[in-house]
Amino acid sequence: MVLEQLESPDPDAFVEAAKTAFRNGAMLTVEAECEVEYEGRTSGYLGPGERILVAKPDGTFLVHQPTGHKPVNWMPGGGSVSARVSEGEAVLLARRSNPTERVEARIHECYGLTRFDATDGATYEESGTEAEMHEYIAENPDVLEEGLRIVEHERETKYGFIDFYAVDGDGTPVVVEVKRIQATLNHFDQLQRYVSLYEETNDDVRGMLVAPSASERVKRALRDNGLEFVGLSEFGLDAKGSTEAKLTDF
Amino acid sequence: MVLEQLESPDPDAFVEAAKTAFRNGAMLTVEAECEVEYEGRTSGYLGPGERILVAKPDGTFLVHQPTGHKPVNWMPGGGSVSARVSEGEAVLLARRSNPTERVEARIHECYGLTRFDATDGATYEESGTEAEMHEYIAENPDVLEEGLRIVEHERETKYGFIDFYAVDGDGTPVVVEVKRIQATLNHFDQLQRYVSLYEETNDDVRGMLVAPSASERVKRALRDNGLEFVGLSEFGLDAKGSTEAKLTDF
DNA sequence: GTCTTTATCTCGCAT
DNA sequence: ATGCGAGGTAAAGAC
Repeated sequence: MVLEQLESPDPDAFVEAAKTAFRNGAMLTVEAECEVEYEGRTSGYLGPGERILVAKPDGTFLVHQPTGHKPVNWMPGGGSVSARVSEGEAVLLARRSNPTERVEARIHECYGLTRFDATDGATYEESGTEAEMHEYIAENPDVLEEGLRIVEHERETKYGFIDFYAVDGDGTPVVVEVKRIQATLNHFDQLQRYVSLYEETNDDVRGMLVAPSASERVKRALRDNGLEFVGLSEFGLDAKGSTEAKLTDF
Repeated sequence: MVLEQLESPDPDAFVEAAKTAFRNGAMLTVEAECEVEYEGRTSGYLGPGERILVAKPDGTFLVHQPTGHKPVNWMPGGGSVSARVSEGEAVLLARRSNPTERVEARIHECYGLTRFDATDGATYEESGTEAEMHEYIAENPDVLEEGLRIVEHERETKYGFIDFYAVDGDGTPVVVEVKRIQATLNHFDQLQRYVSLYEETNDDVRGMLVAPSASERVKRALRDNGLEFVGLSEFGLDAKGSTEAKLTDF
Protein backbone atom coordinates (compact mmCIF):
# COMPACT_ATOMS: atom_id res chain seq x y z
CA MET A 1 0.00 0.00 0.00
CA VAL A 2 1.25 3.46 -0.94
CA LEU A 3 -0.78 6.62 -0.54
CA GLU A 4 0.06 10.17 -1.52
CA GLN A 5 -2.23 13.15 -1.13
CA LEU A 6 -1.72 16.50 -2.84
CA GLU A 7 -3.69 19.64 -2.12
CA SER A 8 -4.26 22.11 -4.98
CA PRO A 9 -1.47 20.80 -7.22
CA ASP A 10 -0.57 22.95 -10.21
CA PRO A 11 -0.92 21.33 -13.64
CA ASP A 12 2.69 20.15 -13.73
CA ALA A 13 2.50 18.57 -10.29
CA PHE A 14 -0.85 17.06 -11.22
CA VAL A 15 0.49 15.39 -14.34
CA GLU A 16 3.59 14.14 -12.57
CA ALA A 17 1.53 12.55 -9.80
CA ALA A 18 -0.92 11.05 -12.29
CA LYS A 19 1.88 9.56 -14.37
CA THR A 20 3.42 8.07 -11.25
CA ALA A 21 0.06 6.48 -10.44
CA PHE A 22 -0.34 5.00 -13.94
CA ARG A 23 3.25 3.73 -13.96
CA ASN A 24 2.83 2.00 -10.60
CA GLY A 25 -0.62 0.57 -11.27
CA ALA A 26 -2.19 2.75 -8.58
CA MET A 27 -5.68 4.17 -8.36
CA LEU A 28 -6.00 7.90 -8.86
CA THR A 29 -8.72 10.05 -7.30
CA VAL A 30 -9.07 13.72 -8.17
CA GLU A 31 -11.34 16.45 -6.80
CA ALA A 32 -11.56 19.18 -9.40
CA GLU A 33 -13.51 21.74 -11.36
CA CYS A 34 -13.53 20.44 -14.92
CA GLU A 35 -15.28 20.02 -18.28
CA VAL A 36 -15.77 16.59 -19.83
CA GLU A 37 -16.17 15.47 -23.43
CA TYR A 38 -17.15 12.03 -24.66
CA GLU A 39 -16.79 10.75 -28.18
CA GLY A 40 -17.71 7.18 -29.10
CA ARG A 41 -20.92 5.17 -29.34
CA THR A 42 -22.65 8.52 -28.90
CA SER A 43 -21.10 11.87 -28.11
CA GLY A 44 -21.69 14.24 -25.26
CA TYR A 45 -20.47 17.24 -23.33
CA LEU A 46 -20.56 18.10 -19.65
CA GLY A 47 -20.00 21.77 -18.82
CA PRO A 48 -17.86 23.12 -15.98
CA GLY A 49 -18.58 21.88 -12.46
CA GLU A 50 -16.98 20.33 -9.40
CA ARG A 51 -16.59 16.54 -9.53
CA ILE A 52 -14.61 13.55 -8.45
CA LEU A 53 -12.56 11.73 -11.06
CA VAL A 54 -11.29 8.18 -10.57
CA ALA A 55 -8.77 6.40 -12.78
CA LYS A 56 -7.95 2.72 -12.25
CA PRO A 57 -4.89 0.79 -13.45
CA ASP A 58 -7.05 -1.33 -15.80
CA GLY A 59 -8.06 1.76 -17.79
CA THR A 60 -11.34 2.36 -16.02
CA PHE A 61 -12.18 6.03 -15.75
CA LEU A 62 -15.09 7.53 -13.82
CA VAL A 63 -16.52 11.04 -13.49
CA HIS A 64 -18.82 11.38 -10.49
CA GLN A 65 -21.06 14.36 -9.87
CA PRO A 66 -22.25 15.09 -6.31
CA THR A 67 -25.40 13.01 -6.80
CA GLY A 68 -26.37 9.77 -8.46
CA HIS A 69 -25.20 6.20 -8.42
CA LYS A 70 -23.93 6.17 -11.99
CA PRO A 71 -20.92 8.11 -13.19
CA VAL A 72 -21.98 10.92 -15.51
CA ASN A 73 -19.09 9.96 -17.80
CA TRP A 74 -16.94 6.87 -17.79
CA MET A 75 -14.71 4.48 -19.64
CA PRO A 76 -14.85 0.74 -18.99
CA GLY A 77 -11.62 -1.12 -18.34
CA GLY A 78 -9.48 -2.45 -21.17
CA GLY A 79 -8.11 0.83 -22.48
CA SER A 80 -5.73 3.28 -20.90
CA VAL A 81 -5.75 6.62 -19.14
CA SER A 82 -3.14 9.30 -19.72
CA ALA A 83 -2.37 12.74 -18.33
CA ARG A 84 -0.88 15.79 -19.99
CA VAL A 85 -0.71 19.56 -19.77
CA SER A 86 -2.51 21.36 -22.58
CA GLU A 87 -2.82 25.11 -22.90
CA GLY A 88 -1.79 25.52 -19.28
CA GLU A 89 -4.36 23.05 -17.96
CA ALA A 90 -4.11 19.47 -16.77
CA VAL A 91 -6.05 17.03 -18.96
CA LEU A 92 -6.97 13.41 -18.27
CA LEU A 93 -7.74 11.29 -21.33
CA ALA A 94 -9.21 7.78 -21.24
CA ARG A 95 -9.28 5.79 -24.47
CA ARG A 96 -10.11 2.34 -25.72
CA SER A 97 -10.76 0.56 -28.98
CA ASN A 98 -13.58 -1.86 -29.92
CA PRO A 99 -15.51 0.23 -29.77
CA THR A 100 -13.24 3.23 -30.30
CA GLU A 101 -14.10 5.88 -27.79
CA ARG A 102 -12.55 8.55 -25.61
CA VAL A 103 -13.38 10.58 -22.54
CA GLU A 104 -11.41 13.75 -21.94
CA ALA A 105 -11.56 15.76 -18.72
CA ARG A 106 -10.12 19.24 -18.96
CA ILE A 107 -9.24 20.27 -15.42
CA HIS A 108 -9.64 23.99 -14.81
CA GLU A 109 -8.75 23.74 -11.17
CA CYS A 110 -7.62 20.77 -9.13
CA TYR A 111 -8.43 20.94 -5.42
CA GLY A 112 -7.15 17.55 -4.36
CA LEU A 113 -5.41 14.47 -5.74
CA THR A 114 -4.86 11.08 -4.13
CA ARG A 115 -2.67 8.32 -5.45
CA PHE A 116 -3.51 4.97 -3.88
CA ASP A 117 -1.53 1.85 -4.70
CA ALA A 118 -4.10 -0.65 -3.49
CA THR A 119 -3.89 -4.43 -3.20
CA ASP A 120 -7.15 -6.33 -3.17
CA GLY A 121 -7.28 -10.07 -3.66
CA ALA A 122 -10.80 -10.57 -2.32
CA THR A 123 -13.69 -11.62 -4.54
CA TYR A 124 -17.29 -10.82 -3.77
CA GLU A 125 -19.43 -13.73 -2.62
CA GLU A 126 -23.12 -13.40 -3.23
CA SER A 127 -26.20 -15.43 -2.50
CA GLY A 128 -29.81 -15.07 -3.56
CA THR A 129 -28.95 -14.87 -7.25
CA GLU A 130 -30.83 -16.29 -10.19
CA ALA A 131 -28.21 -19.02 -10.49
CA GLU A 132 -29.16 -20.22 -7.00
CA MET A 133 -32.81 -20.08 -7.90
CA HIS A 134 -32.01 -22.39 -10.81
CA GLU A 135 -30.20 -24.82 -8.52
CA TYR A 136 -33.10 -24.82 -6.13
CA ILE A 137 -35.59 -25.59 -8.87
CA ALA A 138 -33.37 -28.26 -10.37
CA GLU A 139 -33.29 -30.01 -7.00
CA ASN A 140 -36.93 -29.32 -6.08
CA PRO A 141 -38.97 -29.32 -9.30
CA ASP A 142 -42.09 -30.15 -7.28
CA VAL A 143 -42.24 -26.54 -6.05
CA LEU A 144 -43.26 -25.62 -9.60
CA GLU A 145 -45.76 -28.42 -10.02
CA GLU A 146 -46.37 -31.83 -8.49
CA GLY A 147 -44.83 -34.48 -10.68
CA LEU A 148 -42.78 -32.15 -12.88
CA ARG A 149 -39.54 -33.68 -14.09
CA ILE A 150 -36.61 -31.57 -15.32
CA VAL A 151 -35.21 -32.93 -18.56
CA GLU A 152 -32.62 -30.32 -19.38
CA HIS A 153 -31.15 -27.13 -17.92
CA GLU A 154 -30.06 -24.22 -20.14
CA ARG A 155 -31.06 -25.94 -23.36
CA GLU A 156 -29.88 -24.15 -26.49
CA THR A 157 -32.36 -23.73 -29.31
CA LYS A 158 -32.12 -21.95 -32.61
CA TYR A 159 -33.84 -18.92 -31.07
CA GLY A 160 -31.94 -18.78 -27.78
CA PHE A 161 -31.53 -20.51 -24.42
CA ILE A 162 -34.36 -22.08 -22.47
CA ASP A 163 -33.89 -22.07 -18.68
CA PHE A 164 -35.48 -25.47 -18.15
CA TYR A 165 -36.99 -28.02 -20.47
CA ALA A 166 -39.26 -30.29 -18.42
CA VAL A 167 -42.04 -32.84 -18.70
CA ASP A 168 -45.20 -32.82 -16.55
CA GLY A 169 -46.99 -35.77 -14.94
CA ASP A 170 -48.90 -36.47 -18.16
CA GLY A 171 -45.77 -36.49 -20.27
CA THR A 172 -46.48 -33.10 -21.82
CA PRO A 173 -43.34 -31.02 -22.43
CA VAL A 174 -43.00 -27.81 -20.40
CA VAL A 175 -40.78 -24.87 -21.27
CA VAL A 176 -39.79 -23.03 -18.08
CA GLU A 177 -38.40 -19.50 -17.86
CA VAL A 178 -37.15 -18.39 -14.44
CA LYS A 179 -36.76 -14.83 -13.13
CA ARG A 180 -35.46 -13.79 -9.72
CA ILE A 181 -37.31 -10.47 -9.84
CA GLN A 182 -40.85 -9.45 -10.72
CA ALA A 183 -41.68 -10.65 -14.21
CA THR A 184 -41.82 -8.05 -17.00
CA LEU A 185 -43.27 -8.04 -20.49
CA ASN A 186 -39.84 -8.82 -21.89
CA HIS A 187 -39.71 -11.97 -19.78
CA PHE A 188 -43.09 -12.96 -21.14
CA ASP A 189 -41.68 -12.30 -24.61
CA GLN A 190 -38.78 -14.66 -24.03
CA LEU A 191 -41.03 -17.47 -22.90
CA GLN A 192 -43.40 -16.87 -25.79
CA ARG A 193 -40.48 -17.04 -28.22
CA TYR A 194 -39.34 -20.43 -26.91
CA VAL A 195 -42.84 -21.85 -26.81
CA SER A 196 -43.62 -20.73 -30.36
CA LEU A 197 -40.51 -22.54 -31.47
CA TYR A 198 -41.58 -25.80 -29.84
CA GLU A 199 -45.07 -25.49 -31.21
CA GLU A 200 -43.61 -25.75 -34.71
CA THR A 201 -42.76 -29.40 -34.10
CA ASN A 202 -44.83 -30.32 -31.08
CA ASP A 203 -48.58 -30.04 -30.66
CA ASP A 204 -48.79 -29.96 -26.89
CA VAL A 205 -46.32 -27.66 -25.20
CA ARG A 206 -46.82 -25.77 -21.97
CA GLY A 207 -44.99 -22.57 -21.12
CA MET A 208 -44.31 -21.62 -17.53
CA LEU A 209 -42.96 -18.30 -16.25
CA VAL A 210 -41.55 -18.63 -12.73
CA ALA A 211 -40.97 -15.43 -10.76
CA PRO A 212 -41.75 -13.95 -7.34
CA SER A 213 -44.51 -11.82 -8.88
CA ALA A 214 -45.85 -10.29 -12.09
CA SER A 215 -47.80 -7.19 -13.02
CA GLU A 216 -51.41 -7.56 -14.15
CA ARG A 217 -50.44 -6.74 -17.70
CA VAL A 218 -47.91 -9.55 -17.74
CA LYS A 219 -50.41 -11.99 -16.23
CA ARG A 220 -52.96 -11.03 -18.86
CA ALA A 221 -50.42 -11.44 -21.65
CA LEU A 222 -49.58 -14.91 -20.33
CA ARG A 223 -53.24 -15.88 -20.00
CA ASP A 224 -54.12 -14.57 -23.46
CA ASN A 225 -51.36 -16.68 -24.94
CA GLY A 226 -52.05 -19.89 -23.04
CA LEU A 227 -49.00 -19.57 -20.82
CA GLU A 228 -48.80 -20.07 -17.06
CA PHE A 229 -47.44 -18.08 -14.17
CA VAL A 230 -45.97 -19.73 -11.11
CA GLY A 231 -45.14 -17.56 -8.11
CA LEU A 232 -41.94 -18.60 -6.39
CA SER A 233 -40.43 -16.12 -3.98
CA GLU A 234 -38.37 -18.25 -1.58
CA PHE A 235 -35.59 -20.46 -2.69
CA GLY A 236 -33.24 -20.74 0.27
CA LEU A 237 -30.77 -23.51 -0.39
CA ASP A 238 -30.29 -23.98 3.34
CA ALA A 239 -33.91 -25.08 3.71
CA LYS A 240 -33.57 -27.80 1.11
CA GLY A 241 -36.71 -29.84 0.86
CA SER A 242 -38.41 -28.26 3.83
CA THR A 243 -39.24 -24.89 2.28
CA GLU A 244 -42.91 -24.29 1.61
CA ALA A 245 -42.95 -22.67 -1.79
CA LYS A 246 -45.71 -20.20 -2.46
CA LEU A 247 -47.62 -21.44 -5.48
CA THR A 248 -49.90 -19.06 -7.30
CA ASP A 249 -50.78 -20.89 -10.46
CA PHE A 250 -53.82 -19.69 -12.37
CA MET B 1 -15.94 24.57 -2.58
CA VAL B 2 -14.37 23.17 0.57
CA LEU B 3 -11.79 20.42 0.63
CA GLU B 4 -10.15 18.67 3.54
CA GLN B 5 -7.68 15.84 3.31
CA LEU B 6 -6.69 13.58 6.20
CA GLU B 7 -3.87 11.05 6.13
CA SER B 8 -4.25 7.89 8.25
CA PRO B 9 -6.96 9.26 10.55
CA ASP B 10 -7.76 7.18 13.62
CA PRO B 11 -11.35 5.91 13.96
CA ASP B 12 -12.49 8.91 15.99
CA ALA B 13 -11.02 11.42 13.56
CA PHE B 14 -12.49 9.41 10.69
CA VAL B 15 -15.99 9.49 12.12
CA GLU B 16 -15.78 13.18 12.95
CA ALA B 17 -14.68 14.06 9.41
CA ALA B 18 -17.34 11.81 7.89
CA LYS B 19 -20.08 13.35 10.01
CA THR B 20 -18.94 16.81 9.02
CA ALA B 21 -19.16 15.77 5.38
CA PHE B 22 -22.70 14.36 5.77
CA ARG B 23 -23.85 17.42 7.72
CA ASN B 24 -22.54 19.80 5.07
CA GLY B 25 -23.75 17.83 2.06
CA ALA B 26 -20.19 17.10 0.94
CA MET B 27 -18.79 14.12 -0.94
CA LEU B 28 -16.60 11.78 1.05
CA THR B 29 -13.81 9.68 -0.45
CA VAL B 30 -11.93 7.13 1.61
CA GLU B 31 -8.92 4.94 0.84
CA ALA B 32 -8.93 2.04 3.23
CA GLU B 33 -8.48 -1.63 4.02
CA CYS B 34 -11.97 -2.89 4.81
CA GLU B 35 -14.59 -5.65 4.73
CA VAL B 36 -18.01 -5.09 3.21
CA GLU B 37 -21.39 -6.72 3.82
CA TYR B 38 -24.53 -6.28 1.75
CA GLU B 39 -28.02 -7.29 2.79
CA GLY B 40 -31.00 -6.56 0.58
CA ARG B 41 -32.29 -7.82 -2.76
CA THR B 42 -29.56 -10.42 -2.47
CA SER B 43 -26.86 -10.67 0.17
CA GLY B 44 -23.12 -10.80 -0.11
CA TYR B 45 -19.80 -10.48 1.59
CA LEU B 46 -16.49 -9.02 0.44
CA GLY B 47 -13.45 -10.03 2.47
CA PRO B 48 -10.61 -7.73 3.54
CA GLY B 49 -8.84 -5.73 0.86
CA GLU B 50 -7.77 -2.23 -0.11
CA ARG B 51 -10.45 -0.14 -1.80
CA ILE B 52 -11.85 3.30 -2.41
CA LEU B 53 -15.15 4.20 -0.77
CA VAL B 54 -17.28 7.12 -1.95
CA ALA B 55 -20.30 8.56 -0.12
CA LYS B 56 -22.46 11.25 -1.71
CA PRO B 57 -24.87 13.65 -0.02
CA ASP B 58 -27.87 11.98 -1.71
CA GLY B 59 -27.15 8.70 0.06
CA THR B 60 -25.21 7.11 -2.78
CA PHE B 61 -22.45 4.83 -1.53
CA LEU B 62 -19.83 3.13 -3.69
CA VAL B 63 -17.09 0.58 -3.00
CA HIS B 64 -14.51 0.43 -5.77
CA GLN B 65 -11.87 -2.25 -6.10
CA PRO B 66 -8.70 -1.53 -8.13
CA THR B 67 -10.29 -2.87 -11.31
CA GLY B 68 -13.63 -2.76 -13.04
CA HIS B 69 -16.14 -0.17 -14.10
CA LYS B 70 -18.82 -1.21 -11.65
CA PRO B 71 -18.50 -0.78 -7.90
CA VAL B 72 -18.22 -4.16 -6.19
CA ASN B 73 -20.76 -2.95 -3.63
CA TRP B 74 -23.02 0.07 -3.73
CA MET B 75 -26.17 1.78 -2.60
CA PRO B 76 -28.19 3.94 -4.98
CA GLY B 77 -29.23 7.41 -3.86
CA GLY B 78 -32.36 8.02 -1.82
CA GLY B 79 -31.20 6.63 1.50
CA SER B 80 -28.55 7.86 3.88
CA VAL B 81 -25.00 7.10 4.90
CA SER B 82 -23.79 7.20 8.50
CA ALA B 83 -20.49 6.71 10.29
CA ARG B 84 -19.74 5.32 13.73
CA VAL B 85 -17.03 3.66 15.77
CA SER B 86 -17.75 0.03 16.61
CA GLU B 87 -15.39 -2.23 18.53
CA GLY B 88 -12.57 0.21 17.97
CA GLU B 89 -13.08 0.40 14.19
CA ALA B 90 -14.67 3.02 11.96
CA VAL B 91 -17.78 1.75 10.16
CA LEU B 92 -19.67 3.30 7.25
CA LEU B 93 -23.29 2.21 6.86
CA ALA B 94 -25.49 3.05 3.89
CA ARG B 95 -29.19 2.27 4.15
CA ARG B 96 -32.40 2.80 2.23
CA SER B 97 -35.93 1.51 2.18
CA ASN B 98 -38.06 0.35 -0.79
CA PRO B 99 -36.39 -1.94 -1.12
CA THR B 100 -34.90 -2.22 2.34
CA GLU B 101 -31.21 -2.79 2.06
CA ARG B 102 -27.92 -1.93 3.69
CA VAL B 103 -24.23 -1.88 2.87
CA GLU B 104 -21.79 -1.83 5.75
CA ALA B 105 -18.08 -1.23 5.36
CA ARG B 106 -15.98 -2.12 8.37
CA ILE B 107 -12.77 -0.17 8.07
CA HIS B 108 -9.77 -1.95 9.48
CA GLU B 109 -7.35 0.71 8.47
CA CYS B 110 -7.93 4.07 6.84
CA TYR B 111 -5.07 5.41 4.76
CA GLY B 112 -6.68 8.55 3.42
CA LEU B 113 -9.90 10.54 3.64
CA THR B 114 -11.08 13.47 1.55
CA ARG B 115 -14.07 15.65 2.24
CA PHE B 116 -15.14 17.62 -0.84
CA ASP B 117 -18.00 20.07 -0.71
CA ALA B 118 -18.65 20.24 -4.45
CA THR B 119 -21.02 22.43 -6.43
CA ASP B 120 -22.04 21.16 -9.86
CA GLY B 121 -24.94 22.68 -11.75
CA ALA B 122 -24.05 21.26 -15.15
CA THR B 123 -26.14 18.61 -16.89
CA TYR B 124 -24.77 16.20 -19.43
CA GLU B 125 -25.77 16.86 -23.02
CA GLU B 126 -25.73 13.90 -25.34
CA SER B 127 -26.34 13.31 -29.02
CA GLY B 128 -26.66 10.18 -31.08
CA THR B 129 -29.39 8.77 -28.85
CA GLU B 130 -32.40 6.70 -29.83
CA ALA B 131 -34.60 9.77 -29.38
CA GLU B 132 -32.64 11.51 -32.16
CA MET B 133 -32.95 8.43 -34.33
CA HIS B 134 -36.73 8.67 -33.85
CA GLU B 135 -36.73 12.33 -34.85
CA TYR B 136 -34.71 11.53 -37.93
CA ILE B 137 -37.10 8.77 -39.00
CA ALA B 138 -40.15 10.90 -38.28
CA GLU B 139 -38.78 13.55 -40.62
CA ASN B 140 -37.38 11.13 -43.21
CA PRO B 141 -39.68 8.08 -43.33
CA ASP B 142 -38.46 7.34 -46.86
CA VAL B 143 -35.15 6.04 -45.49
CA LEU B 144 -37.11 3.04 -44.19
CA GLU B 145 -39.11 2.51 -47.35
CA GLU B 146 -40.17 4.57 -50.33
CA GLY B 147 -43.69 5.86 -49.77
CA LEU B 148 -43.93 5.00 -46.09
CA ARG B 149 -46.09 7.41 -44.12
CA ILE B 150 -45.84 7.75 -40.32
CA VAL B 151 -49.26 7.76 -38.71
CA GLU B 152 -48.34 7.81 -35.06
CA HIS B 153 -45.26 8.00 -32.87
CA GLU B 154 -45.08 6.15 -29.51
CA ARG B 155 -48.52 4.63 -29.79
CA GLU B 156 -49.68 2.91 -26.63
CA THR B 157 -51.31 -0.49 -26.86
CA LYS B 158 -52.53 -2.85 -24.21
CA TYR B 159 -49.27 -4.78 -24.50
CA GLY B 160 -46.87 -1.84 -24.56
CA PHE B 161 -45.62 1.05 -26.65
CA ILE B 162 -45.03 0.87 -30.40
CA ASP B 163 -42.24 3.13 -31.66
CA PHE B 164 -43.99 4.01 -34.93
CA TYR B 165 -47.28 3.06 -36.43
CA ALA B 166 -47.10 3.67 -40.17
CA VAL B 167 -48.80 2.88 -43.48
CA ASP B 168 -46.97 1.75 -46.61
CA GLY B 169 -47.59 2.80 -50.21
CA ASP B 170 -50.31 0.15 -50.60
CA GLY B 171 -52.12 1.28 -47.48
CA THR B 172 -50.99 -1.71 -45.42
CA PRO B 173 -50.27 -0.87 -41.77
CA VAL B 174 -46.66 -1.21 -40.61
CA VAL B 175 -45.53 -1.57 -37.01
CA VAL B 176 -42.00 -0.17 -36.65
CA GLU B 177 -39.61 -0.86 -33.78
CA VAL B 178 -36.42 1.22 -33.74
CA LYS B 179 -33.10 0.37 -32.05
CA ARG B 180 -29.98 2.51 -31.94
CA ILE B 181 -27.73 -0.50 -31.42
CA GLN B 182 -27.44 -3.93 -33.01
CA ALA B 183 -30.78 -5.67 -32.77
CA THR B 184 -31.13 -8.47 -30.22
CA LEU B 185 -33.57 -11.30 -29.78
CA ASN B 186 -35.43 -9.27 -27.17
CA HIS B 187 -35.94 -6.52 -29.72
CA PHE B 188 -37.36 -9.10 -32.11
CA ASP B 189 -39.60 -10.25 -29.24
CA GLN B 190 -40.94 -6.75 -28.71
CA LEU B 191 -41.82 -6.31 -32.37
CA GLN B 192 -43.38 -9.76 -32.51
CA ARG B 193 -45.55 -8.93 -29.49
CA TYR B 194 -46.86 -5.74 -31.06
CA VAL B 195 -47.48 -7.36 -34.43
CA SER B 196 -49.33 -10.31 -32.86
CA LEU B 197 -51.58 -7.82 -31.16
CA TYR B 198 -52.45 -6.07 -34.42
CA GLU B 199 -53.04 -9.36 -36.15
CA GLU B 200 -55.92 -9.97 -33.76
CA THR B 201 -57.94 -7.23 -35.42
CA ASN B 202 -56.15 -6.68 -38.70
CA ASP B 203 -55.40 -9.23 -41.40
CA ASP B 204 -52.54 -7.48 -43.13
CA VAL B 205 -49.92 -6.05 -40.83
CA ARG B 206 -46.21 -5.72 -41.52
CA GLY B 207 -43.58 -5.60 -38.79
CA MET B 208 -40.31 -3.76 -39.31
CA LEU B 209 -37.26 -3.81 -37.05
CA VAL B 210 -34.97 -0.86 -37.73
CA ALA B 211 -31.41 -1.05 -36.37
CA PRO B 212 -27.83 -0.57 -37.56
CA SER B 213 -27.33 -4.34 -37.69
CA ALA B 214 -28.59 -7.70 -36.44
CA SER B 215 -27.05 -11.11 -35.81
CA GLU B 216 -27.94 -13.97 -38.15
CA ARG B 217 -30.07 -15.56 -35.45
CA VAL B 218 -32.13 -12.40 -35.11
CA LYS B 219 -32.52 -12.10 -38.88
CA ARG B 220 -33.66 -15.71 -39.09
CA ALA B 221 -36.15 -15.19 -36.27
CA LEU B 222 -37.56 -12.19 -38.14
CA ARG B 223 -37.70 -14.04 -41.46
CA ASP B 224 -39.32 -17.13 -39.93
CA ASN B 225 -42.03 -14.94 -38.43
CA GLY B 226 -42.71 -12.83 -41.49
CA LEU B 227 -41.05 -9.73 -40.11
CA GLU B 228 -38.62 -7.42 -41.83
CA PHE B 229 -35.23 -5.98 -40.99
CA VAL B 230 -34.15 -2.55 -42.19
CA GLY B 231 -30.53 -1.53 -41.65
CA LEU B 232 -30.17 2.10 -40.68
CA SER B 233 -26.84 3.14 -39.26
CA GLU B 234 -26.61 6.85 -39.97
CA PHE B 235 -29.09 9.34 -38.74
CA GLY B 236 -27.23 12.63 -38.47
CA LEU B 237 -29.76 15.40 -37.97
CA ASP B 238 -27.31 17.87 -39.48
CA ALA B 239 -27.52 16.07 -42.84
CA LYS B 240 -31.27 16.38 -43.04
CA GLY B 241 -32.59 15.06 -46.31
CA SER B 242 -29.20 14.61 -47.90
CA THR B 243 -28.02 11.60 -45.94
CA GLU B 244 -27.74 8.39 -47.90
CA ALA B 245 -29.23 5.80 -45.61
CA LYS B 246 -27.91 2.29 -45.92
CA LEU B 247 -30.85 0.06 -46.71
CA THR B 248 -30.48 -3.66 -46.26
CA ASP B 249 -33.99 -4.93 -46.56
CA PHE B 250 -34.47 -8.62 -47.30
C1' DG C 1 -13.45 -12.36 -31.44
C1' DT C 2 -19.29 -12.77 -31.58
C1' DC C 3 -23.60 -13.85 -29.47
C1' DT C 4 -26.87 -14.34 -25.58
C1' DT C 5 -28.41 -13.24 -21.06
C1' DT C 6 -28.24 -11.42 -16.39
C1' DA C 7 -28.16 -7.48 -13.14
C1' DT C 8 -28.52 -5.78 -5.74
C1' DC C 9 -29.06 -3.45 -12.94
C1' DT C 10 -30.00 2.36 -12.72
C1' DC C 11 -32.63 5.84 -14.72
C1' DG C 12 -36.35 8.41 -16.69
C1' DC C 13 -41.00 8.86 -17.84
C1' DA C 14 -45.69 7.91 -17.74
C1' DT C 15 -49.92 6.41 -15.35
C1' DA D 1 -46.17 4.65 -5.87
C1' DT D 2 -45.85 1.06 -9.85
C1' DG D 3 -44.98 -0.30 -14.58
C1' DC D 4 -42.38 -0.17 -18.66
C1' DG D 5 -38.47 0.45 -21.68
C1' DA D 6 -33.66 2.54 -22.69
C1' DG D 7 -28.78 2.25 -21.71
C1' DG D 8 -22.31 5.05 -24.35
C1' DT D 9 -25.67 -0.29 -20.32
C1' DA D 10 -21.23 -3.65 -18.09
C1' DA D 11 -20.01 -8.29 -17.08
C1' DA D 12 -20.29 -13.22 -17.47
C1' DG D 13 -20.54 -17.39 -19.94
C1' DA D 14 -20.59 -20.11 -24.17
C1' DC D 15 -18.79 -21.05 -28.64
